Amino acid sequence: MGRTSDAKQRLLHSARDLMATTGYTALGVKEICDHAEVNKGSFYHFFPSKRDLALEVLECYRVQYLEDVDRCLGQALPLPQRIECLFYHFAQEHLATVRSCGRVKGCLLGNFALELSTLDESIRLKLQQIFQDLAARLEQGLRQAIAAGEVPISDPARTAQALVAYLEGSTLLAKTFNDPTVMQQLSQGAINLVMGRGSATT
Amino acid sequence: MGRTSDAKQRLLHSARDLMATTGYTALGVKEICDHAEVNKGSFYHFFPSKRDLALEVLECYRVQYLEDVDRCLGQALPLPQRIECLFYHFAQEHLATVRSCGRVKGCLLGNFALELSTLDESIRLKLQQIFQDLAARLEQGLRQAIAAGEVPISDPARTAQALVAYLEGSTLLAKTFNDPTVMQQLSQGAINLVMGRGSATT
DNA sequence: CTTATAGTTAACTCATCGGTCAACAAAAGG
DNA sequence: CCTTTTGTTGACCGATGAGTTAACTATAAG
Repeated sequence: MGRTSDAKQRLLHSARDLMATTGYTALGVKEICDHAEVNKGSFYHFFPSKRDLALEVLECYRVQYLEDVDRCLGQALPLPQRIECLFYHFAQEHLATVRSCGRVKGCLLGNFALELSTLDESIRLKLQQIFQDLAARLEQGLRQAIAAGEVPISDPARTAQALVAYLEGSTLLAKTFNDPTVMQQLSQGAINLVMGRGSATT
Repeated sequence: MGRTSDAKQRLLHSARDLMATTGYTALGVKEICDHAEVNKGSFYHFFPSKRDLALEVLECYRVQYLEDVDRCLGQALPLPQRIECLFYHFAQEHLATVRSCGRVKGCLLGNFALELSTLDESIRLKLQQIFQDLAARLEQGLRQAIAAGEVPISDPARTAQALVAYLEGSTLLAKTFNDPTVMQQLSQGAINLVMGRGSATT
C-alpha cells in the first residue's frame, strides 16, 4: 500500500561505495544523498540516523563477504590453493577499484573496525560478530583439512583467527601502498600460517 | 628570542593520545586544544593546519615505534622469542590503555592507514614509508637469523612484509574485540610465519 | 632599558554537520 | 473513486567544524 521506491536500496548502495572510500565520519549524509539522488528528508524517512545506515551497510557487506569466502573455500582443491584463491579474490577486487577510482579502498570491515570500534559500541559488536563468523568458516575448513591429513594444525580455532588477522593486515598494507598486488605477494604467508608447526612455545 | 613555551609539546602529546582513540576526522581541533590547555589561536601559531599536526604526530610515533621494535628485536634470544617479545610488548601497551581508559586504541599507524590513506596522499605516503622502514628492520633481523641457520626462510623481504601485515592485523582484531590478550594469542602465528616452509607454490 | 620576537587570548568567519519538519504527491486497496 | 499509506521535497535548525584576526603580553638578547 502506498507509493513504492527503490530509494532505500540506492542509498544503501551509495553508502557502501562511499563509506569504503571516505570513511564513516568524513562522509556526510548530504554526500550520500547526492550520490544516490535522494533528498535528505527521504534519507531520514528510511534511516533513523547515519549510524543505523552504517549498521545496515555492514549487514549487506557481511552477507556478500561470507558468500565470497565460502565460494573460495568450497572448491575441490588442497587447502593451500583454496586459501590462495581467497587472497587472489580480494586482490582482484582491489584491482577493480583501482581501475574504477584509482584507489585501493580496502575492506569495509577493517576500515570500520579501526575507525569506529572506539567510537560506537554497537558497531564494534557487530564487527566483532562478523570476524567471529569469518573465523568460524575458516576453522571449519581447517578442521576438514586436518581430518584429511592435509595440514599439521593443532589448534584450528586459533589458526583461523590468525588467518583473519593476516587477511585484514594484508588488506591494510595493500591500501596503504595503494597497490593491489601486495595482496598477492602476501598470499604465501597465509599458507605458511596453516602449514607451520602447530607446536606452541607458549 | 621572545617568549618561551611548551604548548607545542603539550599539543603534540594530547593529539597523539586523542587521535589514537577518536581518529583523525572525528577529533576536533578544539578538543585537542582543551585537552592541552591551549587556545585555538595558539594552535595555529604552531601548526599551519590540523593535517600538519597529524604529520608531526606521526613522526613522533614513528621514532618511538621503531625504537621499541629495535629493543625487542635486539635481544640475545632466538628469533621466535624475539618476535614473541614484540607481540607481548604491544599486548602490554594495549593492556595499559584498557586500564587507563577502558579501550584498546590499537596502533596509530594502522588507524591512520585505514582512515586516511584514501583521503590525504601526503599522510598515505608517510605511512607507506614508515611501514617500509619497519619491514626493513624486520628483514635485517630475519637475515641474521637465516645466516645463523635459525630459520628456513627463502625470501626475507617478503616474510618481513608478511610480519608487518600480521602485526597490524592482530592489532586490528585486538581493537575490535577490545581485548589485549588477543595479541598474545596470535603471537604463535607470527612464529609460524617465520618458521614456515619458505618454498613458494607461486 | 629597549626593542624585536615569540607566544597568548578571545572573539569572529563562514561552511558544513546531523537531523527535523510540514506541506505535498503518488499509488495501492477497498 | 477515494482514502490511507508511503515516499518526496526543500526549507530550516542549532551545533560544531576548521581556520583567521588583531590586540595584547612576556621575555630573551643587545
